[in-house]
Amino acid sequence: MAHPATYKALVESKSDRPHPLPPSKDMTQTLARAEAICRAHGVRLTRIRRTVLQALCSSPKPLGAYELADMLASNARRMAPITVYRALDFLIEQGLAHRLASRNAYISTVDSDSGRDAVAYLICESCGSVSEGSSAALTGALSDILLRAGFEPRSKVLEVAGHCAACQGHSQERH
Amino acid sequence: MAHPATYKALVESKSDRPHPLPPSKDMTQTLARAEAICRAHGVRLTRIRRTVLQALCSSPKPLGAYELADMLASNARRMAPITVYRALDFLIEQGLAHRLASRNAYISTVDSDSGRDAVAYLICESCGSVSEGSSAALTGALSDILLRAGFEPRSKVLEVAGHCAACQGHSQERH
DNA sequence: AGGGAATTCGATATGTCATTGCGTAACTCC
DNA sequence: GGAGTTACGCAATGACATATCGAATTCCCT
Repeated sequence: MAHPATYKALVESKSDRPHPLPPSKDMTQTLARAEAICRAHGVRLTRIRRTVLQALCSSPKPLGAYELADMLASNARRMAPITVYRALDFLIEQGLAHRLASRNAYISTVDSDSGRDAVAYLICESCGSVSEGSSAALTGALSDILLRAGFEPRSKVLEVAGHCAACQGHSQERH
Repeated sequence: MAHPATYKALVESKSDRPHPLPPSKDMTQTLARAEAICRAHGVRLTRIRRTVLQALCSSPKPLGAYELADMLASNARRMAPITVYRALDFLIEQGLAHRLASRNAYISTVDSDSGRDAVAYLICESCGSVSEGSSAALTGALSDILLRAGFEPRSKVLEVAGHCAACQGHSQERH
């Protein structure tokens, strides 16, 4: 009984062959939130989708689709790329994940706030970590530019690559 | 003698097999500027690089690397991808071209000003055109975020996809 | 001019990311 | 419990990018 009853319901489904990546402490909370969001949207957080989301949440750095497929593979059984992409598309549509266009990689956004502000993703090239930054000023400046150009935005990509505070000074970390 | 003598010197080199895409009016100016920039940087704008840049300048929309290879192909003779990518890398390093990460496509930036401001690229999903937008406010807001995060930026990706002023109302253009 | 170093380019292969098409299984709703 | 919708499996292919290695070109210096 490591987890409350609700957890079991969340993580296991009828046709479950067990998957790797046993969730950590607050993973439970995160998944619960994701589940709630999906329920609110009237869509289903299936086993595959949940597993992919869990992998994204567990990773300290963005993951590629094939990387996800590898991570979630269990004994000679690996997801087809299309399966991963479908799960990712779903998660992105529900606002649970985000695609980093400059990296072809994906991160969880379950735990990010961001409201309706434009969000800039800060990608550290040393440690691989990604943090988010936003401000009313940024949102305002951007929408001002769009307004002046008469441009109707659909999706925004704001990504900055560089070195995070913790990695300052390191010329370049090998990975 | 459709062009001044300087033009010949720019566009033709010793070992020139002629390439397609005869330059338009102000293309001459643009190429001259690119040439000047390269000279100032102490690097060479070779035939291949010039041809690729010319193609980018001539196109009203961003071009992919393979698209460029196709465009510049002459009778059953096509650039290898690596050749195009090398030219693109060069142009980008010299600030003559820009990669749109969200599109895997490339545009010329010879004719753009931008100074040292952060530049947002506005990509129209109807007509494919790309315009640039920048402001002191945007630059300030962004660097403010970076400063607060203690993040040392190396490259910035600011891209907005949507519909440009001319294409408002069109639900979706087929292409 | 001539020779050596550096840069640029050609050719082939391969790696990485993403999608298409089509058929089957599962779930939902009445 | 049957029809319609949604999700998944499978194989192939398309789209984008890089590795490697050797040949050709250009630069620079004497």
